[in-house]
Formats: sequence, C-alpha cells, structure tokens
Amino acid sequence: MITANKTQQVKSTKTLQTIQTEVQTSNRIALSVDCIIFGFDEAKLKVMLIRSDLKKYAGKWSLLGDLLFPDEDLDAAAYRILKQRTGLNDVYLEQVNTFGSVNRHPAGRVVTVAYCSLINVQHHKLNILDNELHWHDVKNVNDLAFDHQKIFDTCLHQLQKRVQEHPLGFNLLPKKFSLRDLQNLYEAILDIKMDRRNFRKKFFSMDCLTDLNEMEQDVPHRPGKLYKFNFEKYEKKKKKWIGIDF
Amino acid sequence: MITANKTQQVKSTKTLQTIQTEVQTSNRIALSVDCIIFGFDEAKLKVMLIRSDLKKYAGKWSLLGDLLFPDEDLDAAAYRILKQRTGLNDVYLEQVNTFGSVNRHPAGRVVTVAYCSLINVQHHKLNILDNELHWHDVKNVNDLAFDHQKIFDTCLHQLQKRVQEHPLGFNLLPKKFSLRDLQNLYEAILDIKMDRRNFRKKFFSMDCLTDLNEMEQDVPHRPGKLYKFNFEKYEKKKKKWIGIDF
DNA sequence: TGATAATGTGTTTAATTTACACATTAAACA
DNA sequence: TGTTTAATGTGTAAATTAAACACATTATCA
Repeated sequence: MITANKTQQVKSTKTLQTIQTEVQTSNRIALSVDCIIFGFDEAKLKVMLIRSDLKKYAGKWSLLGDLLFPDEDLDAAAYRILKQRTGLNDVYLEQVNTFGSVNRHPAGRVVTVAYCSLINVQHHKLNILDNELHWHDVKNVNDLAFDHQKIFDTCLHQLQKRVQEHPLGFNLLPKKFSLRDLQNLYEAILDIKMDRRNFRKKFFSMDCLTDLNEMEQDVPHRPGKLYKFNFEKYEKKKKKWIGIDF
Repeated sequence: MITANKTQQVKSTKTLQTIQTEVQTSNRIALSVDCIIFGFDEAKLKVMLIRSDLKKYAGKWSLLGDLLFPDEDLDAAAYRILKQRTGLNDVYLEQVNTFGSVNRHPAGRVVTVAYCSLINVQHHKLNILDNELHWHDVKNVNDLAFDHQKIFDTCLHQLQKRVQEHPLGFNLLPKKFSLRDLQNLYEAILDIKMDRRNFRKKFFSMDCLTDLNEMEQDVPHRPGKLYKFNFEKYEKKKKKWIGIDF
C-alpha cells in the first residue's frame, strides 16, 4: 500500500480525439524491459548480471534490459532481450512488476517492466559470449546500479513465493534430476534447510514426478534415482484452492 | 509462460548517450494507468466501471484510466485517478500487471499498468457524481471495452488469491463488522460457500480481530457482535512460510 | 407468546505436517 | 579386497490443522 495525493474530482471522460492527441504528442515516455535471469548451478541460485557502462554507476552490476520498440509487444521485448543475451529460445518468463519512479534512470524518464526468467544453466553455458556478463550467486548480490537492487529483491521474493505454489523450479534443473538436486534447488531458492525425508514424501504425494528407472552417473557417492517432472500428472492433481491463512 | 521469438545474439551494452538519444526521441510510448476499483455492498462484490465514449466501443463499459504524465510517478498516477473518480484519499492500492500488446488501444500504442483498489463503499457512496460511473456486480461483468475484460479477469483472479494470504479484505468492510459480514465478503470474493463455524474458528485462531463489545444495530435478526481488524496482532502472528504445495 | 432464523460454541474425525531412526548401497581408501 | 564412510531410500509415531457436524441461545416477527 502506498499513500495518496490530493487532486480535483473530475466528471467527464475524454474523447477519442483528445486521447489520440495525448498519445501522439506530449505524454509519451520511454519504456524498458529488464530481465532477471535466474540459474541454478553447484547447488546455488544464480542471477545473470552485466557490468554497467554508465559513468554514474561505474563498476556496478545491473540487470539485462533494453528499451521497448513502439511496434513491439511487451512480452516480445522480454523474449528479445533473453534471446540476445543468452541465445536461449524457449524459456520460462513471467512479468513481475513495473517500476515507474520519475527519477529512476539517469538518462531521463524511463518506466521499466521487470520480467523474471528461469533457465537451465547446462543448456546455456556455452552462450555467454560477453565478458561483462556473469552469473552471480544471489546471496552476494547487492548495490546494483539504478534501482536494480529493488527490482532484483522484488523478483527474488516473488520467485520464493511462486516456487512454493507452482512447479516453476523444474525450469532451473536438467530434464533428469535426482531428489537431492530438487531439494538443493528449493533450499537454495528459499534459503532454508529442509528435512530430506519429509521433502521426498511431499513431492511423492504431490504425484508430479516420473521415476525414470535410471541412476545418477559419475557422482562421488551412492547414485540416486533420476526423475523427470510430469506435467500431465501435475495438471490433474494441482491445487484449486489454498484456504484462508495469513 | 509465453513463447519466444528468434533474434540475433548481441555482445555489447549501450552508452549513456545512446540511451539518452533513444529515451528522448523515437522510442517513446504512451503509458496509461487503469484502476480496477472493487467495492462490497449488499453481500456482493462490485467493481466500478465507466461508460466508454469511444465510438468503437459505444455502449460498452470500461475501467477507469488515464495517461501517465511525464513528470509523474507511476503510483501517483494511480492515486490521482482514484482521487479524481472517487474523491477518496487513503485507499488500498496495488499494482497488478502491465498490458503491452501493440494493438490493444484504438488511439495508438498505449501500454497500460493495471492497479487494483479496494474501497469502502459506505465511505464512498456520496462521491459518485458522474452518471456514467457505476458499481457493477462482478458476476455480471463481461464484454468490456478495449482489452479491459482481460485486465479485469486478471485483477479479480489476483484478488481472489491475495485475499486468502493477506488481510486485504478488511479494506472493503466498514471499520466495525460482524463475522457474518466478513464471511459474506469472503464468499463473494471467492464465489464459494463456507462453513460458518469453521470460518469463525479460523479467524479467531489467526488472532487478528478485536472484539469491540458492541452489537449490530438495526438488523432484522438477532444482532451479532462487532469486531475490528487488529493490525498489530496480525503483524506479530502473520505467516512467514507457506510450504511447498501445488 | 410461540415460531423462526439468525448467532454463538463445541466435539469428533480425518488429513496433513512435523519430528525422528534405521537399513541399504556404492564410493573411497587402507 | 574388505572396511569405513557418506550418501540414498523407507517407515512410524506424535502433533497440528482442517473438515464435518449438532445443539443451545437470542432477538425478531407474526
């Protein structure tokens, strides 16, 4: 919740012509899309950042973003940025929030729409061409350029919430994964430790995993069974109702 | 999740000058704010709509919206619209989603940010001056102008979800309310029937209500006790963790 | 003043979550 | 090659929470 300003109460609506005039002239604003790209590697949640090359933010890291083109759908812009930066095509992408403070950007008025993306680091690894583009452990992300810290915090928090209610997490894992991988993922995202036995029971009872009858290879310990996410099973059993609880 | 387009992978970032040029010239777009104002009256969830005066949408209802000014914070614009239309100052307001399809508005490219607002109809009643501004039962809302039906559906769905996890609902009730009022509210928002006894137990166990030791007045049945929402209690007891469940 | 229809308070049962323990298996190493 | 080690894999009992359900109480209204 935010606090309100005082304004005059008005009565009438505007004509199409008035609106067209406004739309075409004085009231236009630059719109950008910022992508918060999460990855999961070595049991850690990562985020992709790029070095800011603006003097004001010299040395600081920032999110991947670009301006929206006037003839481009908003979602399409988010995909364009992802494709440009990661080379990846079919990725999980979700709009999170729009940030529109007047002075948030040094280049002028830029309202930005934040998108959260989850990608599989294994698939992506070979596509980081730019030296100024790096994966960062989310635990060490602070002091980003612009208002990107706030944007990042918002997205991480939303990820933490959504990953508990929807099967998003699998986008960060390889197709085949062990239950240990899955638990590591949840522990990394939520930044908590969980009971291994209850964690397994929970996922088995949700009935959204398929046992692949394969074992892990080349692990320095007893290999675990491999599973895949079963979207059909999930769709059938998924929760309709949460229940009041706050 | 949406599907991706193909684009070239790029390596470099832009300079401040490049960005300034882009921000100041060709890439600007009209931005609007649309407010989905919910109210609760006669045990029904209502939404405030205004008659569209565009020929293309003659006779259709639409959400309350206006263009964002270049020197105006995004949140401030939402408050301005609310204040203009309802006369209300301190209202619950939350950004929901941004809609940015290229052809969503007949007047040209307009990206719109949707805000959900919850107001107390009792406080507001005297401020509807405009005849073309009306409360509508949400169950009868269909075929809105522009893409407003989609925006409305998104907001209603988000309200249904958030009202179960956070104490938003109280914004729709008077300061003093009975448990029957509260249950009617939840049943109206969620469009379900609930068990009266379990509903009461739930709210008592959440420990966020204060018994005012007052009774309802002028009701055509045995009066119920009146309560108010206790924000301090809520803050102390509120949930930190949801638990994985989908 | 009696019928009616709401409020207000349980209790019992089922389902879910939490806490916790032990057997099994493969890698690592002496 | 056998022993140690550190993981995987499974089960059970207790505690908490949610769901189903019944009855006494109180004010209104005919």
